[in-house]
Amino acid sequence: MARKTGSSGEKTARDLQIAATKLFARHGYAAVSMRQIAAEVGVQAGALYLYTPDKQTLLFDLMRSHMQELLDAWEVESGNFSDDPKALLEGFVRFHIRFHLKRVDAVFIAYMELRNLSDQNFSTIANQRQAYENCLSKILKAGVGAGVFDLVDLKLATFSIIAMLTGINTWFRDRGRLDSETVEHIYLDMVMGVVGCKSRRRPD
Amino acid sequence: MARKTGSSGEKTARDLQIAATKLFARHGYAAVSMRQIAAEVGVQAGALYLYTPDKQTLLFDLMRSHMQELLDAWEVESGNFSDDPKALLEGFVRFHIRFHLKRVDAVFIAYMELRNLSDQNFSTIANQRQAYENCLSKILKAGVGAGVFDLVDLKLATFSIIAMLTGINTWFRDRGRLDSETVEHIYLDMVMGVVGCKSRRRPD
DNA sequence: AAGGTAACTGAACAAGCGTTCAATAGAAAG
DNA sequence: CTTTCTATTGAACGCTTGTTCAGTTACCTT
Repeated sequence: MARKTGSSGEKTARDLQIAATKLFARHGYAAVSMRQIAAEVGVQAGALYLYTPDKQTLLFDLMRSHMQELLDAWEVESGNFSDDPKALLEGFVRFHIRFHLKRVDAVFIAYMELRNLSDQNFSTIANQRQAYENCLSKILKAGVGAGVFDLVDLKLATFSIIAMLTGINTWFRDRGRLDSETVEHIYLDMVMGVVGCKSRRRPD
Repeated sequence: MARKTGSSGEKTARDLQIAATKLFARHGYAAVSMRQIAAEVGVQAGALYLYTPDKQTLLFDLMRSHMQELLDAWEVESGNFSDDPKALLEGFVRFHIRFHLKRVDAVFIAYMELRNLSDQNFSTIANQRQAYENCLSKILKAGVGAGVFDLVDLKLATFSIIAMLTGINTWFRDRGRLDSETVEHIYLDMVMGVVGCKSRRRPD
């Protein structure tokens, strides 16, 4: 049969992305077959090629749109803060944790499947990642300039902070020992330590 | 032909580990075939089964022996330090960086291929990883007890430090901007920040 | 009701997969 | 030189892979 009765017309394209994200995250790009993805969508394998030219492009589109959403979301969020570096850094840390905990699967893929991208696709994603790192670097640089942060090396601090924040995704579980608000609070404190922020512990 | 002329008798077993480590790290476990590994060793695919019962066990043995070497190496190294928490933490940080930069491929596999392990194999590796995390947690706990570290949450600090240190492996290159001694120095400073060490900046 | 169109199936393709094993080659032992 | 033994080959096994496509189904438009 074709086109499930009535309902929405643009469902399957999005369904494919959702199914692929789930399966790639769970088992890895190379370990998942187009037939498995098709089964998850509820369709035969051939039908997938109406929505993606091939498996590689499917992975690439997943990663690229995830990174783009991340960049766009920070673009919006960063407007909410004054240009006080400390407030900006707090905003970034909280944003990063919240955004990444909301999309565990896509984040996982974006970090683990880089080696399965073709050279050209890889460099696109690498550029997006660098753009995101630059968002943080800019904040840190401003803080150092204002004398409120104390950093030996800007680049390494950027890497460190992003690595420790993204690491949350590997252990955090909903309804675990800590809720995400508490996690934000604790990590904010540690990040302030990394950047050698003078007034580290907040007044409350 | 069989048994290449003279030379060493126990070569191929180790060669297999080396070849598999290299290829798994480069392309991922699922994306590498036994025939590719065999070609890297310089042998036909069937011959590999003289040295491993199957592909899954090959991966597992790689990961388990890597983790065991890590644990053993710290067991030895940690003897070199007094029980001053600050000295111990410095020792741990320097050890971690040095050890991990010497085995980029094995480290990469140990972090990326967990999902390709059978349930039982996974729990073995997970235990080893936890044992390593405990080494750091013990140091931090002692430091908090001695009043020299200031931490909101012990477990999260452990995760943070390990994540930021292991992150070095993703960007460090020999003959890059910084040599590994400098990297150790900078990360030590940032780690001292994370643990809220009172006398953060060292005298030199 | 008829015709058009977009969505989807199901079979097929060549290639590659992990793994097994009878046959063989080459060194060691007698 | 012959036998023994071990390491290795190379072909074969059944199965799965990504991808294509002629054919079919179900809806929309007229």
